[in-house]
Amino acid sequence: MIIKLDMRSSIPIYLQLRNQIVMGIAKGELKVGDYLPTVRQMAQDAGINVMTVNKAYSILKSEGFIEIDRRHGAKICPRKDTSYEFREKLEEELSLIIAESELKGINRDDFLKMCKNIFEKINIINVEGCEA
Amino acid sequence: MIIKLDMRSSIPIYLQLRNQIVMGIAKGELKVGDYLPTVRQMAQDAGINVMTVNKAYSILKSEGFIEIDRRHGAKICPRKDTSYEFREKLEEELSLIIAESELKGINRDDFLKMCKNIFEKINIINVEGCEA
DNA sequence: TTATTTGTATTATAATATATAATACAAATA
DNA sequence: TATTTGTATTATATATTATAATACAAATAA
Repeated sequence: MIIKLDMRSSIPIYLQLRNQIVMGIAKGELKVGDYLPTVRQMAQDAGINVMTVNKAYSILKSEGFIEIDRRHGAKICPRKDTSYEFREKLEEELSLIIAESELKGINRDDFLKMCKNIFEKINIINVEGCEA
Repeated sequence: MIIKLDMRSSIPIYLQLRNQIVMGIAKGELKVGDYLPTVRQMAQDAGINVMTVNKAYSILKSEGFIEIDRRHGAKICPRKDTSYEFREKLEEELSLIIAESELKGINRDDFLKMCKNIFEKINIINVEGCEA
């Protein structure tokens, strides 16, 4: 998997890395059960520090996207989250993005079409949750 | 307009303030042509520093949500943005949020329904763009 | 056993971001 | 002229981000 980092972005490197891995899982480029490169390998490939990679992996673990096993490393293992808290947080994020879009001249139908396009583009394979 | 700030949030205060003002405009609580409280007033009301408010207002200005006029203060004046850059940035943000939702078990139909609900909730009045 | 590889913890350092405070300034205006 | 506006400046403090060099426990392969 190819990781693209923008060193001049205002988004921290560890977050860019985290985001790209999440996208990779959703797209099916990273499959359930696959292993991420070791923190040292990823750090070398991406030209960043080991602890920056570790921070990204730790977040992914705490968010339930991967499981970390000593010796074998980080395994793709996305867990569903049906909690009210998750839906609430999502709704808040979505509300802001919708407000911004609306004010910039993207109406309801445009926005929904955009979402549908993204679903088509992303959702090549329906990702199964991890039960390990 | 009531501003709620969470001092323990990981989201910077100036960003929370910026976000709430954007939401306020989209909801119609802040109408085109209205004036925001002065930076000093807002700082006092919210219990934060003047320069923190100034940072939020400056960002809103650079993003085209308000216009700032000496003496009269900050006027609500949302400008449309039909540029490719805006749509591209929006699509990137949306892609991430959709990827996360998908992995957490929220499918296409759930997501679209959620969006529609938010549009209904927010869009009491269709906000006219500012041409001043 | 020994050596190696894994993620992680620790310590140090540096740069940048965030937030506050006090003061001052130019522009507009009453 | 005095006041109010956003803003610039300077200083200070804390938090975040990123790097670097080590070291460690756990697992595993030799």
